[in-house]
Amino acid sequence: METEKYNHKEIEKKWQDAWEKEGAFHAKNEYDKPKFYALVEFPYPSGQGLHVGHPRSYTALDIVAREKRMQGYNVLYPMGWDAFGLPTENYAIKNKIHPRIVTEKNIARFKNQLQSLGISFDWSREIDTTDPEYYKWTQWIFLQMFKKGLAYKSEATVNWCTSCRCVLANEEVVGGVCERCGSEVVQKVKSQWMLAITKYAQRLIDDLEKVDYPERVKTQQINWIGRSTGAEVDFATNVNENLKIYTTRPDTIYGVTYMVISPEHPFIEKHKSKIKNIVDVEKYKLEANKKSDFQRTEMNKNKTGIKLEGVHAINPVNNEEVPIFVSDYVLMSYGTGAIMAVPAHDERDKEFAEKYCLPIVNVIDEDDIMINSGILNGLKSSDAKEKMIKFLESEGKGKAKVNYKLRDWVFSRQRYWGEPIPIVHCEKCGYVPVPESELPLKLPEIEDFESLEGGDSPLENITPWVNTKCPKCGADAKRETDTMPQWAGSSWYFLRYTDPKNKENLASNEAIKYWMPVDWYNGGMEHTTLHLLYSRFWYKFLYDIGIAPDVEPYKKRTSHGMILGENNEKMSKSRGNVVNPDDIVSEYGADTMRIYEMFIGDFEKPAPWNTSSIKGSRRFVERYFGLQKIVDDNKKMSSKLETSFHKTIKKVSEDIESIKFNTAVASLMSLINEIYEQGFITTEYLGIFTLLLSPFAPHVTEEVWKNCKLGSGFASNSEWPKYDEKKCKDSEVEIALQVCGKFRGKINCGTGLSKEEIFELAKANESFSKFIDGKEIVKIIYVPNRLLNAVVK
RNA sequence: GCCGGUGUGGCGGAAUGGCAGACGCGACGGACUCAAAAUCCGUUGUUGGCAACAACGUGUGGGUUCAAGUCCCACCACCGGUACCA
Repeated sequence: METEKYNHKEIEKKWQDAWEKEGAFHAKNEYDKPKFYALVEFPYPSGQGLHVGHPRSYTALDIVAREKRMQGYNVLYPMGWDAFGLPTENYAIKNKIHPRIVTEKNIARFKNQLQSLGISFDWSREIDTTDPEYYKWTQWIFLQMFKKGLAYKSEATVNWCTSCRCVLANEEVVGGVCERCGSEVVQKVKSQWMLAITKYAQRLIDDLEKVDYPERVKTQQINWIGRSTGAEVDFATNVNENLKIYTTRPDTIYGVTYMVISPEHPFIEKHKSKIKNIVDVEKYKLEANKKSDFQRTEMNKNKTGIKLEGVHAINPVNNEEVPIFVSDYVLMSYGTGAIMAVPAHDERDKEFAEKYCLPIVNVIDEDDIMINSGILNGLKSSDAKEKMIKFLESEGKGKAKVNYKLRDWVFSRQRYWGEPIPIVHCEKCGYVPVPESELPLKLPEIEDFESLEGGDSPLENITPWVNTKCPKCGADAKRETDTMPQWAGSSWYFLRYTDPKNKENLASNEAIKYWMPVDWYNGGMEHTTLHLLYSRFWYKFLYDIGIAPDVEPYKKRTSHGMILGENNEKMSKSRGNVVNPDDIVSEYGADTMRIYEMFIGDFEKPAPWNTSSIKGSRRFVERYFGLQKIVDDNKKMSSKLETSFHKTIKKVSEDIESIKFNTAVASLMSLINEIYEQGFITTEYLGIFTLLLSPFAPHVTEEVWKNCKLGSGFASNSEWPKYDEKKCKDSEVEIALQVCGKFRGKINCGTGLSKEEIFELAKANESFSKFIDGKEIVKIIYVPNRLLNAVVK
């Protein structure tokens, strides 16, 4: 009987309680020890409870944290709650319960579920973004940004979710619909708080060189920031105002045959008396405004526009007259809202020119050489770009310019369940920060959480809270009623873990200096342009004001793949393929669940769930538990098995470091197979196996550790096994024999034999020799300890 | 369209240019059992053959190499990101 049933419910609970009682996983404030800060994205405690996807990430970094702890590091592996947010608020509105109550309930459930998995979180450092003692510091950081001019209020066209009745950041609009609820997003002009993330655009690109992120994450961020280089050029007009355009291709300026301005461009309003067809133009403007972003993209192939009659521009390099069009294919929000159109070398301009029968002038030939281009003729287009910028600069008609697609971050939400923005609006003094001594500015207790009909925050109706005095001049004033977006609290939470109870500061200098940066941060790809970008931005700001010790918060970032349903589709209620982790833990145990999720496939790639495969992981755990029955210290372990042990220690250690948890588990499975082949194990080696398995299956290993008296204290806090490089080498090797690259048999022999010696042995092997007999040997290739290949004619 | 990624048995997946399919699931055969489950032993890429063995085989088509899943060129399919960003 090789497997051994064990009562996972009893064993797992027992050790979870024991660890918690002893504070086995508490990070120590001993700042002279080597530290390791492992971090996973803290969850939003939704009403659905934990998803099987959560433990994939948490277990992976738990393994890392546990291994580092066993290697002697002072490890910080914390957990908390990103608890502000819409679903809770919507649930609260629907069921007339305060969102705080809902949040508390959800947190309790999540915490329970996480604890049942045996993750070695330091629960003494638990944080909650909705706790006033926490959001005090979110508000404080906002005020520092306000003081540095990075938080500002602005009348802006914003994305408006028709269902959430709330503005969205660009990053929250996915394919023209709301990221959260999937409803239509329209454009609306509203006065909003903004954060000037664009001021950090270049640094957010440049500093990616300093961090160890997956390449795909770096590229995705770089693409999102969207840097482009070109020039701004002034085109004179017949109405006495220059039209400033942005182009990445100043080399093609001789090919300009018309210009386009966006429907929102102020030029129209300013010169409407000169525009002969102003009635039609305004009609076009109106139609363009009505379109949502979604509609604009849908119709993106079919360009529309209208010519401004009576006005024209002058090409600054050849003084030709250029007609001006209005079209919604030019966006007011990028560049200058106006372009020079070069239909010969731009797809969109070409499409428009063809539709409106505008001339197309070629200025670059097939060999990439400039033609019809005055001073640029004969140059390569890349050189022409440089030359034209210099020329325009010397003439005072333009200058080099860098642009970014990244927009400033819309930071206002018209909802209740978020951090109140700590600003007072005074008629006389304008926007005045709430004094830091009055933080946290708490959410008032209210009963109706629904946003107002016009889209204003429900806080608007709480007159006693809204009406206040100006902190500066004492006059009657009103509080800001917008709250912060969900991304606020998560933009700095990793700092709070370093010193979560601090009342004077967001965390002490010593704690921040010791623990930061996060050594290993794992999270989802979906946060690449949201949380990951936002938090890098905040950290850079905190560096600028002397709080963060360096410019990047996360040294190493990895991304887990999603766990899909059995049908290979994303798990969702509507698809009916959701697996509840509670059921798995209850039936198979946390250790099995953990091993299964690590073994399921490449950690970074998506993997479909398969309930019948879990049995294999459970069998493995039982086979491990059964080792207790075959302990025999009167026998000696074979040297082959000893070698396998050393190899496995090496492999598991390296695989954890390189995120290959699946092959780490596979190598432990192979090792246990070898142990059963031998038929017994010594106490010493059972100890080694137990320690190697401990990060993956912490409960059952703790139980065996104690049952077999493998060592003192917890296995979880014992020393990680070391391997001997010399003992990783087999004494006998198997060498593959090939003739002309085709496999023709194999031989076993000792290591370190020469090519000639191996060849002699090979010739004695019939299945090999029959392919070389009577043939001329051209070449012998020998790869030491692996393969011998005879090339014959 | 552009930018990433991925294509390997019935399935999840392994393979520093060096024996393709480790490890696991499933399936099949056997042992144990009155029987079943569990467990243990064996087989399991395809084709041909009683067999030893042979041929074929990592999305497709070429190429480099003694040797290609792995490197190069061209293409196809799927997934993710992004999209009138001038």
